[in-house]
Amino acid sequence: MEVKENIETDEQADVLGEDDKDSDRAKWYTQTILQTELADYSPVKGCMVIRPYGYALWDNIKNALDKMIKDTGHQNAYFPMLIPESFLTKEKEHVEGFAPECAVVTHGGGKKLDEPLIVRPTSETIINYMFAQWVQSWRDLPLLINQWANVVRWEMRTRLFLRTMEFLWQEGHTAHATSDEAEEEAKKMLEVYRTLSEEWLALPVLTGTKTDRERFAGAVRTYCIEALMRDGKALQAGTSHFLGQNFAKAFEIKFQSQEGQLEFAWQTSWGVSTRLVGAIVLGHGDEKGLILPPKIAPVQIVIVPIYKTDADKTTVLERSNAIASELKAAGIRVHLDDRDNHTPGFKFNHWEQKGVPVRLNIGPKDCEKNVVEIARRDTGTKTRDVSQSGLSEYLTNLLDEVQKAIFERALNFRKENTHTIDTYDQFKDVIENKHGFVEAYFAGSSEDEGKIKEETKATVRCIPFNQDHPEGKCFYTGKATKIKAVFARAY
RNA sequence: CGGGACGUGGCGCAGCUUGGUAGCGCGGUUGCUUUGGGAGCAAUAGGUCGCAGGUUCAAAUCCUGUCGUCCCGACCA
Repeated sequence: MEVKENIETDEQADVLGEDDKDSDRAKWYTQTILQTELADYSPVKGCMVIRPYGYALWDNIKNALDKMIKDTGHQNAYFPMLIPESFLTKEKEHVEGFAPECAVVTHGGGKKLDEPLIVRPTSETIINYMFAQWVQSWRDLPLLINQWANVVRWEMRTRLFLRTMEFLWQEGHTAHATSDEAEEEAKKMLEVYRTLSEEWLALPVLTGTKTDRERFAGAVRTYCIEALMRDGKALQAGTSHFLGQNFAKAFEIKFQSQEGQLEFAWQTSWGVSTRLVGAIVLGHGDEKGLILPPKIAPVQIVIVPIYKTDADKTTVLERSNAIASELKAAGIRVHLDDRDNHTPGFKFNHWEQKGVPVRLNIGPKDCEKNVVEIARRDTGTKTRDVSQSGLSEYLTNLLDEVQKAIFERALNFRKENTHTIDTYDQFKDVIENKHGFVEAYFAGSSEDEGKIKEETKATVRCIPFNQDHPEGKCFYTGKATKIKAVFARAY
């Protein structure tokens, strides 16, 4: 990896700089991911290889979320990747939404299959087919299932992590006795996603409802979390769907209620994917590379030893190892970079690009004084002469502080880049020149949304919850409404 | 799938216009000197120029096709 040269190539001092072109930002994104070894291109078009550093990041996200999913009463299970083609066609909207992007297996064992199998683009159909067999009585409900899986969607245009043909995700699927309970479930899981995003990924998100145009194919309502990236574009970071009885009717998930009636179950589904890794890259990164939130960073602390003589080397490495062990014992993910083929300066830059939240420099002078130097990735500040005693407590606190600081930074960024407008002219001006979120009274139809998208490339990201506005005038139609929507150009 | 750019040692690129048998920087290896912000010197290894056809005495270079990547558009987690 030739870091120096590439950093100099990517001279975007500010990722959101007014002079930056979209293509420069796109390049920054791709280059950063390749250089920091989060991922690599695969021999198959549109697919990617998630490298160990990227997978470690995903693993940490996954573990945090998995615990939350289990804590809210769900169980993990696994359903097959191959689904009979006929299953997909059972729900009308669903098939219309997904059929065009399905990979289809037509041959197996050297023979043409009687019925083609589709590679799951999502698992509603096969899971609900099974649910129908498992649900008989109200006592079988709620049925709360999650699966960690890969899915395939034949995308036209792909981008590392943000949109690949195959991606990893979790998909929750639940069945309930009542509409209210399913609604509550869908909203509860959206809250889980919000917690994951804000508390773990340090990315503030808007929560709200999708418009019909953006709704999941087959859902009654789609809720979402929407994040703002540092280039001013929005990213849908997760969705939670209230499916009503659409799939229950298609797959005959019926149960006998306490009153003895045969009723269709009410359902939800919800998912987040490896796209979250892309969200972290674009949501926190700067001109130096990644900035990873401590809670999910594969390496939280990197130790860079500094020495000249062999004697110094021995002393410094001994201290470094001792500190590394102490930090590890305190539950900190620490890495000692004891490579002797690189200078300290190289290592500083290397780990900064990789987004390690905190670096610890230790040299002969520090060893004499029993101190270390500590450098923060997010602010770039260095603190000298931090005592080696009580270091694990100091660093645990510092990591918490960094976690909060980068969340605050992202939150401030979002505030600064959320604009309120009243007219379509203002709308166009903000979308074109300022980027970010646009908040406005909106009472338009799906067709109006389509026209706005055509003219400005901006879409309704969500109708935020907590609408509490006096009546205003829709910026597009002029109609009176109390609803404000949030628009942006999105990934 | 349309428009544009690109594909040459591991990485970044030059060479192509005007065909003549491949070069630079970084990285790798070895040795010595270095090491508190991307080290220096020396030696050394590494490429049938994306792939397939064609033109030619001769193709990285010209022609056709194809595959892939990136950017821009239509579709989407």
